Amino acid sequence: MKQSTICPKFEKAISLLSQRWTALVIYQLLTGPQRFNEIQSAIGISGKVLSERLKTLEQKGIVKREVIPDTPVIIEYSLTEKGHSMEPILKSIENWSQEWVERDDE
Amino acid sequence: MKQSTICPKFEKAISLLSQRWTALVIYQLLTGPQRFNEIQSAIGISGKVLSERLKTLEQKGIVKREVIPDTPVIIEYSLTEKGHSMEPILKSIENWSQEWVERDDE
DNA sequence: TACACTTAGTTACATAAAGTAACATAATGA
DNA sequence: TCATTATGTTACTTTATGTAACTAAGTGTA
Repeated sequence: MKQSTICPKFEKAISLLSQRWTALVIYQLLTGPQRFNEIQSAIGISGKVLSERLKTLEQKGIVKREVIPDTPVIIEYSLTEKGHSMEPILKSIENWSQEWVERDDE
Repeated sequence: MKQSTICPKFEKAISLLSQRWTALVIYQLLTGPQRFNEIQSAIGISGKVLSERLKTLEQKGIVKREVIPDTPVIIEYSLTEKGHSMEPILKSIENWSQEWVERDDE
């Protein structure tokens, strides 16, 4: 199993978005900068995985982590320009889901 | 970890697309109906997982499995209307990847 | 006829990813 | 002092995925 005829950039994008939680984290950050716990309780992800995802997304230039020295320190996550540029992807999924997903699709 | 303020239809769409290989299988079928082995070698997925994904997608009404009695029998997979309706999602990922993914994004 | 090959999978086993819960650390507030 | 909050991390369990071998039915070849 190795042959792939598919564009490597597309494959990278797909493998990023096929990672559980990644799309939801980005979707959540589209609503504005927020803190670790806010993201966690908004989407119901475990701290462990959220921490992993944020690191990956930061490292890929999609998310920015900012330390605000506001005693106690606030750590704020937000989307970079690259992150914001994914909005159309999330919107197209949202549109599709409204049109095609049933309440009882298992 | 339970609270989610996110639309359940959207969450279902996301959880489908966040499953490894699912988006790639649909993308591949956008190029036309094809057989098990064709999909397998086009995207480099294992037979086991492809078989699982096709069952899930069939059950969700996204993929159609057709037995063509052409001695030996041909089993052809294609997208339903619901499946085709996901094209804009895949295209938006494709567009984004062309604009934003670097050759060396790890 | 016997043997190898192809298609569409399935099974058994190994490895990797995710979930859960408890813990760490620093700061604050009562 | 003691409890609480924020941001994680660690250890352990469960689930998902990968790999390779195997099946069954039909076909082609010697």
